[in-house]
Amino acid sequence: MSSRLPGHSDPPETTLARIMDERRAKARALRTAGSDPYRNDIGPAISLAEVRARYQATRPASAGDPAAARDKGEGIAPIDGEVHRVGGRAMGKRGFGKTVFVPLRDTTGDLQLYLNVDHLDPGDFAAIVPQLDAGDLVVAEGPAFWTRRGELSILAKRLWITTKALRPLPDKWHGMTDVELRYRQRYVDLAISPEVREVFRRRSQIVTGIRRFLDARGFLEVETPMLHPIISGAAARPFQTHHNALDMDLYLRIAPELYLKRLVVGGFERVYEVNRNFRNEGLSRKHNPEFTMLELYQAYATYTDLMAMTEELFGELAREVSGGTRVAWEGVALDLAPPWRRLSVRDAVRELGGVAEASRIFEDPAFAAEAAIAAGVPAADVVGVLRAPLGDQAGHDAEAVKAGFKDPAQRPGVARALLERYSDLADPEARRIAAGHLGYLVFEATAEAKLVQPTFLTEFPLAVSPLARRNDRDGAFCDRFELFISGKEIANGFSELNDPDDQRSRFLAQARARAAGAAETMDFDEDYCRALEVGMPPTAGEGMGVDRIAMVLTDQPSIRDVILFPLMRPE
RNA sequence: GGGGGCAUAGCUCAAUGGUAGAGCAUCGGACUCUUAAUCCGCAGGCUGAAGGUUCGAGUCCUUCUGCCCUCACCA
Repeated sequence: MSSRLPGHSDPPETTLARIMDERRAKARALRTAGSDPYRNDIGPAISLAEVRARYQATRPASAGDPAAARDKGEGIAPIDGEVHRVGGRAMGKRGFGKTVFVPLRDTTGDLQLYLNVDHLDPGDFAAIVPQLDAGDLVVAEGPAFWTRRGELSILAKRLWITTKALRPLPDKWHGMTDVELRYRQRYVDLAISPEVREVFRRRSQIVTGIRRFLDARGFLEVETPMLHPIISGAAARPFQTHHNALDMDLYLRIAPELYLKRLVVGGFERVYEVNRNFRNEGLSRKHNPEFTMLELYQAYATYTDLMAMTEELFGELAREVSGGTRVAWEGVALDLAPPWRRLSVRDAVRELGGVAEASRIFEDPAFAAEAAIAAGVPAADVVGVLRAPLGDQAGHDAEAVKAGFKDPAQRPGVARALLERYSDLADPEARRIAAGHLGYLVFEATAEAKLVQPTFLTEFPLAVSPLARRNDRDGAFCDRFELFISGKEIANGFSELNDPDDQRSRFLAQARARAAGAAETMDFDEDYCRALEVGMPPTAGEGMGVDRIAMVLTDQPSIRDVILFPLMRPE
């Protein structure tokens, strides 16, 4: 506490401490003059943008031509008799002795104050103006006029400092360029950078637009638990926490999915939730440990219905937020106008991954294992997939086969040997499911980053989709899509699995995969199976990464640029 | 976790191994239409932290801390 008292917050010899001491002295001077430097008895009566809008049409023809204005000998002429009380942050202070200009900024925009000894209340001019610094929050009252240079200004009659700022603003020309400081001190970043405010204003528009879009289609917004007793709804590592009174370990949710589908069982046939998910994983330009996800579920719909609705939603958001469906991200032109390309995982591997025998990858696990290694998938992952059906009966021999995979000539033999060892893969369906899983790894390694224009990836292998409905024609695949834009996964949707017994077997497969060493798997959710036994209507569901949508629609390179306070290590 | 880069005044940046500087901001002065105002002047530093090499380190070496990029991880 004592270290936060005036004069003790920083070593007194630094420039910053001196500036802060000077500003504290100015606050004291204001108090001495009877003006509270942290007053709350006055505020603006009109926004800066409203003032600007009101007088836009009155701009004189001579404005902007100071020489002409001087020749005519014009004095200061208020545009009309109306007095406006405006307020905002003083972004600077340009003094000319008996005249001072103060550019103000509020939520809506900028407007300049003109403080002049002949017009401002003499007491205010003597007591307030000398104590005013850039960064202070200010209210002023007076009529509007046009300066000779054509700048709309408030000819201040009265002036108040409503909040005395103790810290100086960053360099007025360069601003705050250190990204670390921008993230850590977002309040400063926002205060001085209109373009940063604009990004977050547009992010807010996106969230509002999503709600309006879904509300208009009969969806009900709900809130489901963030504290989960088990890991459910996605394959990801969770944050762990503990409830003291119940002495119960809990996880922060990695996805709301299974709760939302319980609501569909309960009869809410169209529900959605926009809220945070938490995943205890690495950070990158595309990943923040807490991120905002939209999840929606619609009964009596299929994944193809949701693809169409997603196109429609994006079109609406792009028009509202980006001014159209043609946007640029990192200098690359993106065309968001529907319809978007539909591409199966298999065809993506063939066309974008350059794998001629893509079909065989999804049939033959030995061939798929070879292709995965050739594509650069770690041997441990390949072994993990082949071993997954066996659970903890399997040996942990990834290292042993790694060497064998290094030599391309030995790969087919090593792959076959693995298959023989894991004899459960003799079952034809198990073989296809393993091949599908490996094929998906090949997709990720070779094709994913090349999906720049909006593309719906379809026909996902069952093994990587534990909650999706099995395809009616080919049980090794499921009725699922993912939306990719700029190489980023933006959305993931599927026709939901509502066969309780099939769901049980999928959960068991997850448990076996975990026993075999997989790090990110779902827990068996017995209550969810019970819900499915009560009966969930045929339903399609989808999750969308709101942060990533914001990145695309505001042309921001990092997820941290669309999250107000991204996770940082302590200073 | 691996690799690469960055860290100097409040802010933005300089400084071959040889006395740490500039612009802006601050402070003092001049100035009644400026808008990166202008002009004059004064201040402001444990060079992220700790070790080491050297006659001498902002600079070279080691370790640590933080941030960025990249890879790994990651529906």
